[in-house]
Amino acid sequence: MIVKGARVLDGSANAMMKGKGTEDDRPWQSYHTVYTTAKAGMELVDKEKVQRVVYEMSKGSKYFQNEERKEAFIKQKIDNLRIQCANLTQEDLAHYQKVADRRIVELEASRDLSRIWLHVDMDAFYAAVETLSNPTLKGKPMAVGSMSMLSTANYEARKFGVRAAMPGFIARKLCPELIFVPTDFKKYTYYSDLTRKVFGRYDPNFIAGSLDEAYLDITEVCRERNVKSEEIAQELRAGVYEETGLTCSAGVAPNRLLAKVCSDINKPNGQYVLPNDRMAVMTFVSSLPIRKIGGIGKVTEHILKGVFGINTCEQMLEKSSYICAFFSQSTADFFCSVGLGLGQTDSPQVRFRKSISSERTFSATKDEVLLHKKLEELAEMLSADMQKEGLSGRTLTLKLKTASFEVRTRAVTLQKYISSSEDILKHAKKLLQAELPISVRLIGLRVSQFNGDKCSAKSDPTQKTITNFITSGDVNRNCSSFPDVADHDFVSNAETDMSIDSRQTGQLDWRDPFDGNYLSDVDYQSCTVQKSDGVEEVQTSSNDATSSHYSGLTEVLGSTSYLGQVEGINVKNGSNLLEDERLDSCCQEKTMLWLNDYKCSLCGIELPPSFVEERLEHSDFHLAEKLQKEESSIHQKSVPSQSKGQKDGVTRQSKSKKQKLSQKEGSYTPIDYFFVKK
DNA sequence: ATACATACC
DNA sequence: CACTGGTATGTAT
Repeated sequence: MIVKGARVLDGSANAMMKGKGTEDDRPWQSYHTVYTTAKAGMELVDKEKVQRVVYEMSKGSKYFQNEERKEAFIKQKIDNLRIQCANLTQEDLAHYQKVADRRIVELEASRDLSRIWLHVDMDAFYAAVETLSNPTLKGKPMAVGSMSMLSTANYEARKFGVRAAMPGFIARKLCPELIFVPTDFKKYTYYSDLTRKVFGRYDPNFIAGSLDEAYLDITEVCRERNVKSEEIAQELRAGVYEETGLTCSAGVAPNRLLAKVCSDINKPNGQYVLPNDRMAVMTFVSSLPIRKIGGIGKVTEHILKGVFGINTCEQMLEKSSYICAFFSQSTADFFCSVGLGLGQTDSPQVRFRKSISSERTFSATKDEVLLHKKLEELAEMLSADMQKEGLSGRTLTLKLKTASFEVRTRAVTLQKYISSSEDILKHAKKLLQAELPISVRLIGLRVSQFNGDKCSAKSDPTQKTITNFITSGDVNRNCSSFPDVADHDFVSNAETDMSIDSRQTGQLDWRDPFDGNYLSDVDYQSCTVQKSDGVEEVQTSSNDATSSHYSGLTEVLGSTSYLGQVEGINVKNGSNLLEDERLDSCCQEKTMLWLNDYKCSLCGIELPPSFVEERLEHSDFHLAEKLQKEESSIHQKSVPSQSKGQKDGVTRQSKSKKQKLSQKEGSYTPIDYFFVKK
């Protein structure tokens, strides 16, 4: 099942060389945008021509230059990873092979074929709705959106290569006859509600994604009525058409991740059923391109293909040793589960919105009066949206996109919760002020850390998950259940308020319940529960806060700490567990640093024994970190004003050190590990 | 906690 | 002329 070793690299190397040769002759081939990937209804499109037009229209623009910059980073990342790949010894590979095989067995054991999931996706939704209200559009190429951006295009337009997320002016070049229709969310929401009434007949707890898609657990309907899933899908689609006059496509599969893939197969106005059978699933994923999987986008596809030669889901398993060597456990778990065709099967708990934001693009300016005005308008829009939902939060994030398309975010977390436009503006101004002078083309404001968000332990579903996990000790179940729903609601309207609260949807994700997030939640909880003066301390006194509601935080942390050493969870968890004693002893005895020959006992990072220099540097890093901590704790409290300078100095040193490490080391988690910042 | 990046529609 | 907007989440510091 598992392919070992060096062959892999040879293959990719050849592919790379070939790609390079053609690049000079046909430069457009290297310019990849999200909308040049084929979508349903675009099979007959002359992709070469589309790419050329897109390239010609973009070439030289500020946007294009920024894309080139990003592409260059990714290329470098890939190159570095390939070098690291080549540096792995046979012993390293054997080790990671074992790790991978064990994970795959565990993931396989978690497979659940008992549920039947249906994913329903409206066909060219916005465009179809607009055609309903204006039938003269029927049969003509048409797109919803503006000259700067399209939301969707109908199938006639797609024949020309016109696609959602494509700028309108490029679309017009591809299809001069293209009719532009402005977006009208009220209309889409109205029709969306009609479709959801139909969905509710089959699963009252269906998960609404955006306006045009939903996940239904049809296990019960199939059983109660003794009908095949195929017939349910057929009937549901007919029902939607009856109620709305709109067509949709459906996918049926044992889990949500696969159901989503399936709904795309016979689009438009079609359906595909993948039976609840292990062999059927394995066959299905064996040839499935990884890009079809929700959560694997342009960048991840490039990396997996460029570094490991992975194109299909099956190859995720074939290259699992490399995957386990180079990615965090949660990421590796996700990739491996993709190879196994696993996905979420549970009926999701209720989740709440975590942030609310508002942003606007305008012609780039550095006029501070103008920028201030934009900021004021945003603060008012955001505040209005927040009042509508009764939200207030304590973290405010300012987002800026410079004239050169570089994105910056600046955030503050406040003592008190804010929601008024005055409060928002007051703090937003300060954030903006610090960035001036600057020429920007977009400003955005986001508020998060809501009042009553994570504070109330009872209503927090993740809390329950952790508790269940700890008490049951069931590792597999938790590790293998990935939220696979793409959640997006690019509407900010009142109509969907209910659905925001009731829908589930995690997003992509290669995250499992016990990587950093969950622990952060616990930590955070202990902080906020007892925050009274805004002085938040993470410490053992948090027991007081948690013991009241359940068995106690120490138990959670204790268990985690155990797992942290045994399983190596991830760097972040490991560093949470840092203790000076351990640090001391480990720095004194470097031989003790590497557990099992691979794992750093301090942070959990894995580094093969053959990476001698890297290991030394890694030890130095911990030493530097320790020194930095000591420095800042000495200076911070006694002389606050000086401590900042001191701390900055130390931070900078340590940062450059880490960057150096980043380029050479890189055994473990990060996709971005070799990402060299300028 | 903050910054940045990726992903989804 | 000219490349969105809203939300979630992963990774690193």
